[in-house]
Amino acid sequence: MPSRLHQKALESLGTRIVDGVLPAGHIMLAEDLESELGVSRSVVREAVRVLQSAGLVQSTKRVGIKVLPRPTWNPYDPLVIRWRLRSSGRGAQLRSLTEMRVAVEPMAAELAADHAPEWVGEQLHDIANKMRATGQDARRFQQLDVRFHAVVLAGSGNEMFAGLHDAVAEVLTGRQEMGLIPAHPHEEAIELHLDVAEAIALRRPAEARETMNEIMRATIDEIHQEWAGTPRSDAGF
Amino acid sequence: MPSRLHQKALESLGTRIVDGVLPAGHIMLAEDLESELGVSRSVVREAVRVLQSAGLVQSTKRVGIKVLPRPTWNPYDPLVIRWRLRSSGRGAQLRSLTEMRVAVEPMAAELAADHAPEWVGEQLHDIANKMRATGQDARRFQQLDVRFHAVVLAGSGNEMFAGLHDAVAEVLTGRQEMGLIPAHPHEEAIELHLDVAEAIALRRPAEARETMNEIMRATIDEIHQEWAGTPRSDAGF
DNA sequence: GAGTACTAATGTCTGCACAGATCGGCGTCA
DNA sequence: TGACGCCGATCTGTGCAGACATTAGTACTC
Repeated sequence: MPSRLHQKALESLGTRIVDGVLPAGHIMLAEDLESELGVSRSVVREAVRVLQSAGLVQSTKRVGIKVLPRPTWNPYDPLVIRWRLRSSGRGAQLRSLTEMRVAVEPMAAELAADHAPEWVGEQLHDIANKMRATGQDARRFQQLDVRFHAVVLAGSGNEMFAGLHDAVAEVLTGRQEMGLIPAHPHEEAIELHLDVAEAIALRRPAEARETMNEIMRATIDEIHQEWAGTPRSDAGF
Repeated sequence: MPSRLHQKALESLGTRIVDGVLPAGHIMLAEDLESELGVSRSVVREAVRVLQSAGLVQSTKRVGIKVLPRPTWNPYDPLVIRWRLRSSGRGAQLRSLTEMRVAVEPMAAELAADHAPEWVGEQLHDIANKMRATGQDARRFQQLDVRFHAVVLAGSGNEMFAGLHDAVAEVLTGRQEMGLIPAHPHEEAIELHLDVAEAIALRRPAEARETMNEIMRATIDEIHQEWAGTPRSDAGF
C-alpha cells in the first residue's frame, strides 16, 4: 500500500548495487537517475536517503552519489538481505545467516529455557506436534519450522535474537524454493524439535542448548553444499 | 558537515521515539513536524523515510505518521542502537548486545582459526602484546580491546559477524564512560587475549573458541549488574 | 447494511535559491 | 621554467515553497 514509486526506485537501485551492476566507486548523478527511473527528484532523493542509511551509497556535493564498497553495507538491513539472497551473492549471504543461526539459536534456546513464560514452552510443544502430524505437505511443514524457530528466538527475551526471525524465515523459505530440502522431513529432526520444546518447557537450559545445537548441525549438513565454492570476505583492515 | 538538516530532524524524531516520549501508536502529521522542527517538507519526508526503513514509524495516507511498537524496530540499525544506548532502554540494549557477543564471538574465533589469512593471527598477537605493554592508560587499553575484537569478528570471514564491530565498540566505550571497567585491566584477561591470538595463529579452532568463551564469561561478570533490574522483552505472539 | 461521494492526509512533481566541494586559472616564488 | 598556493567559476547536492495527484478513512445516502 505504501508509495509505489518510491519502492520501485529503491528496489531498482538496491538490486543493481547488490548485484554488482553498479560497482563500488561508481558515481551517479541525481539528475540522471530521475530520467533513468522516470521519476522526480523527491522520489530519487528519498530512495537515496534510505540507501544511504543502509550504507550502500554516500552522496556528497559536487561529486554525486557514490556506491560504497560491500564492507560498509549494513548486513542486517532487511532490504539488503532480501536483495543479496536473490543475487549472485546468495551463497555468501546464506552462509553468513546460517553461521549466525548456529551461533545464536542454541543460546536463544538456553535463554528461553531460563526466562521464557510458560506459554512459550507450550506453544513450542504444540508446533512440534503439528510438525510430526504433518506428513506429506512439505510446504506446511516448513511454515511450522519457521514458526518454531521464531518462537524460540522471541522466547529468548533478547530483542536482537528475536530480530533475526525474518532473516531466518527467508533462509528457510528460500531453501525450499530451491528444492534443497528433502521431501520427507527427517524423523530425527522432528524428534529434536520435540526435545527442544520439552527442554524449554521443563526449564532445562543446558539440554535445550545442546539439542538445538544438534538441529543446527543437521541444518549445516543439509545446506552446506550451497555455498561450497563461495569465498570468504577478506575483511579489509 | 553537520549542516545536514535532515540529520537533525532524524535525530530529534528518533531519540524521542526511542526514549518513549513519542509512544507506540502516537500519530503525527507531516505538516506539524515541519513547523515543530522548523524545516521544510522535503527534509521531514526524508527523515521519515529513513525512520520507516528502520521500522520505527509507518506513514499511511489519510492517517499520518504512526509510531510503531518496539518489536518492529530493527534492533541492528546503527541509529537505533546508538539512540537506545543513550536512552532509558540502555540496560536492555546492553544486555542484548552482550548476549549477542557471547553467542557470536566464540564462533567467530573458531572460524577465524579455521579460515583467516595468516596476517590476522599476527595482527592479533601484536594487539594483545600492546595490551599487555599498556599498563596504566585505561583509555588506550580499551581502544586496543575494541580493535582486538573487531579483528576477530572480521577475521571470521562472516559479514554479519564483522558487521557487529561498531556495536561492540559502542558497548565497550560506553562501559568505560560509565566507569564500569576496573582501572587495572585484569592480568588474567590479557593472558586470555594472548591465548586467543595464539590459537588463531596456530589454527586451533576448538581452543580459540573455548578461550574466547572464557573472555565472554569474564565480560558478563563485569557488566552483569548493569542490567540487573531490566525486564526481558515479552515478545508478542 | 451496502454502496457512494466527500475529504483529509500522504505521494509526486516542479521551479528556485543556497551551500559547499572540486577544478582550473592566475600569480607568485624558487 | 616549473612548482606551489590562492581564489574565483562552476557544478551538484540540499533545502524551500507551492502545486496537483492519489488514496483511504468517513459519513452520508438509499
